Amino acid sequence: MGEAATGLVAQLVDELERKLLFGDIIPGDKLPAQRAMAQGFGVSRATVREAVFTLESRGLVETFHGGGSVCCNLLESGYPEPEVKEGGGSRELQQQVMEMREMLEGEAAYFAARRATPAQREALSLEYARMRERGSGETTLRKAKADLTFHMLIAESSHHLLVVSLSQVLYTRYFNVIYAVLSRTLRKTGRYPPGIGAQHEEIYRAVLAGEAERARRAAREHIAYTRQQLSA
Amino acid sequence: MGEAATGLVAQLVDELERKLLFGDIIPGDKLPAQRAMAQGFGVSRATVREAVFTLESRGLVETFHGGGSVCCNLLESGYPEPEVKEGGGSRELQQQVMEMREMLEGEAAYFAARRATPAQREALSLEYARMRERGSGETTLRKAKADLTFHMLIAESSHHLLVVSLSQVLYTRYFNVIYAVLSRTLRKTGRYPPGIGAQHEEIYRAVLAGEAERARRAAREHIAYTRQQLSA
DNA sequence: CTGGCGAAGTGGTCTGACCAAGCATGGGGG
DNA sequence: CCCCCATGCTTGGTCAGACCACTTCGCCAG
Repeated sequence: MGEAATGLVAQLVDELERKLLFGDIIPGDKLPAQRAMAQGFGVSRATVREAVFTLESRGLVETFHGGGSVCCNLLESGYPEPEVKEGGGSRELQQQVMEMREMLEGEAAYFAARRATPAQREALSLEYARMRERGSGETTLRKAKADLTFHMLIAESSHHLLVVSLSQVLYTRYFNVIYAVLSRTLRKTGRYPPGIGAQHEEIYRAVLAGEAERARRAAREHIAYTRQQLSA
Repeated sequence: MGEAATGLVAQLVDELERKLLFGDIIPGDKLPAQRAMAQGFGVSRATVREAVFTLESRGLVETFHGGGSVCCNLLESGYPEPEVKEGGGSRELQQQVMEMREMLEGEAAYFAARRATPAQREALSLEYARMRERGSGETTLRKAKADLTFHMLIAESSHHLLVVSLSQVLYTRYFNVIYAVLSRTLRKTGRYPPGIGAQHEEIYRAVLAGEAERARRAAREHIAYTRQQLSA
């Protein structure tokens, strides 16, 4: 391992991560006690704690007060109940991400309505039809992904490098935040919010009709609606 | 913050995250020293360290040994490197940057009108007065910088981490483009466009008056006007 | 067998100290 | 006059030991 990890914590993290990934410690197993690890590795407990915390923030382990740290099952996360605490960020961040989406998707729709190529219009139609077809019977995760695919298609149709760039950054880097918002809404209302379908249709129609202002308004309203569910 | 965070670290994290997202600390700013925070919050430095580390693992801050912790720009990486030479890029890029500004500064003004602190309102007044005072007799470069300073002040007053992040990226990375637009306008009309002053005043007044919708409209119109000069 | 209780073990936090790396300042050399 | 670097202050990194809060588990009384 040619690693030249700088810092004791980083070295410890590498060491433990290897053990975890290599299966010396399998999901459900408990990690050694912090005091034991400190002595074993010849470092202070504070260092061990930071290392364990790093692993926790990466989702590799879970720590219980008085109960030790346990290796996680990596596939269990992302299940229907993602337990928003780590995955979704603070309420405030969720709010800000949605505000950003509101402005961004409004502009994306605006430009898409004016500049989408025939091929892009067709792709959008296809995606919209597919989205509409399956409707329910999908996991929240798949719904969120389908939703972002739809909006990303519109962003791409804007033929606006900066809009596309920002969309990519937002949709990938903050996917878990967006997902958490949708997930939270679903858990509260019990089902897919009734307005969403109609809103998607309105955006879709406006873009295809080439009515830019209407598309912008529709897109903004769509996000505003979702955002509103959040604060309610 | 109606949070019922369990654990001192979690409380501290919430507190700091709030400050970051709300813009009390904007990208590029340094966080207080760990010792200072420990004293300020009445906790030990170990607790502060864990909290800072949490923020770091969420990508909100970056920590440097001996150099403090700084608030990150959430959108910096992942954005295209423009490689804009002195010329100011293609007409198309100029157009797109200005379109981005139109959307961004509209939202920035909107939020600034609602959330600017008294200190920020005063700073904005000062900057506006200074801007107005010198008027002519400045180089184009200084004018462009003053213009961006004015708009950056508004962005900072939005207390919106994502808006600030995007503004920073746009204003620094695409400064040459923005400069080229202004430069081109000046060369064509021979002087500072007549509408600009009044537009700045309108934005300024709307923000200070706390009229969010009006501020958004004014900011959008301002950029739209400049953009129009471009294509004419 | 059951229920409660307490000891032992674990993570959470505090304190204070020292080490290491950045940074500002000022003096010396060019 | 300017540039460079030595040095001291500031900042984060690590350490050691202590105490508190929570969980676990086994012992003992009922």
